[in-house]
Amino acid sequence: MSQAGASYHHGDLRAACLRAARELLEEDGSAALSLRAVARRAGVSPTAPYRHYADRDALVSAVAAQGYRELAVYLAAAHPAPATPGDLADIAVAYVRFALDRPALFRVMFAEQCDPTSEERVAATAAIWEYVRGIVRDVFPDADPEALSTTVWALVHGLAFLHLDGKLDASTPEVVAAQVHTAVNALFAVSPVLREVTAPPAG
Amino acid sequence: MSQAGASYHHGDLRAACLRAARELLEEDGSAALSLRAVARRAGVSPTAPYRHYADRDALVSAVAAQGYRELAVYLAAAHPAPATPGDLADIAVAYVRFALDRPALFRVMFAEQCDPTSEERVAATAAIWEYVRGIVRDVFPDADPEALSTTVWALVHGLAFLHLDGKLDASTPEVVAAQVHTAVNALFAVSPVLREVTAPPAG
DNA sequence: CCTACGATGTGTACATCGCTTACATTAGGA
DNA sequence: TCCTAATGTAAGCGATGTACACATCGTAGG
Repeated sequence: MSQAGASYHHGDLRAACLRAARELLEEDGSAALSLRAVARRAGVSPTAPYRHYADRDALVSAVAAQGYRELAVYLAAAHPAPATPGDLADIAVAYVRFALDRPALFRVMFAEQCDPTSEERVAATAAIWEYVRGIVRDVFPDADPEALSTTVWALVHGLAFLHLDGKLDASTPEVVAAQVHTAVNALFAVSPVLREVTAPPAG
Repeated sequence: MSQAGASYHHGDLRAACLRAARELLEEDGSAALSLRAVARRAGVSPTAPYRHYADRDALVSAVAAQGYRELAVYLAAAHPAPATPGDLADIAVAYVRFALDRPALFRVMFAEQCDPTSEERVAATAAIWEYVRGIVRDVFPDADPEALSTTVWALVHGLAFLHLDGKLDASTPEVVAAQVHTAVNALFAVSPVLREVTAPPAG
């Protein structure tokens, strides 16, 4: 593409760095995202990216922000207008699938220790938060949206991470989907049991 | 301590490395855990730790395993014999508090990408898993222990991570505790609402 | 036309890192 | 007492993040 011209200047190195970073993450997710590797991939000198990103953190934050946006459309694609708990469960499955399909990207988004005040990041995560809250409000109009949104997001996020870390069985997508469904359904099913529990003295 | 002797051999460098690593994590959690820094802290040459840890991963895994064990006693201390959902919520709060008190250690335990087949790690996480399942079985004798354990652990784990990443308000311990309580209670409170939901066609 | 300038990429350099290989020191059993 | 294995040291390789000076290029003003 930009190889034919092969001019001194790249044209759009900023975007090229992002693309290169994503490619590297997908090719070898276990390797740390290195600024030099990104530069190599973009066919540019090791320090060129510094013209567009203040430091490695800035690049990582940009990648993460892009990941958030992709996650949003991914979830929206899973169900355009969720209205029932079952729809919500489908979206939960999509969330976990997203994490397992792009483990490296997901780790960059949530596990990487980086500037939490990055404007792009804050905006992107706020968007996800709003999205979740909107769904919860639609599905459970009578519940406290704040509390339930937090609960749902945390549950799904925790499932994603435990799967990612191999703490749960993630052998096949079907197994994972079933597990997520079960967990989310369990969230909606324990309450009746509660009535039976009369705090039996343990010990 | 071992400075007075100052002999060529350290005595117990293995343990000293672990201790040094923990100190470094607590002093500057944002910095990556470096093997050389650990060696410096232990007052030893940069390559000495390699006699006791095959590579950086092994050190990290050892630190993580120690963290798992500490988490277990921390949770047990929060409530020795949990029997009610309220007790379980207290333990959930303790879990999140543990994460926020030792953010760097918690990240090493769960966010760091390292050998998931480390024997020590596997054993330690299995122990936590058993612990959670035991509590769930005691508190909800009639529920499916597998599913509900997964749900509870994922919920609490997700809460911890979202707090750690600044995605939720973690300004004061009280706020966090209240939020965790609310979320966990929400887990037990949505079911009645469910009966009202009859899948209204969203449009 | 051409020239100076700002934006962008290059080259060099330095400190740090993980890790390997070869060597030094010491403790403890034969 | 001496030998051996365990343990720590020294030196070095390749890679990384980042700072600095320099090269190149599109472009606006003369």
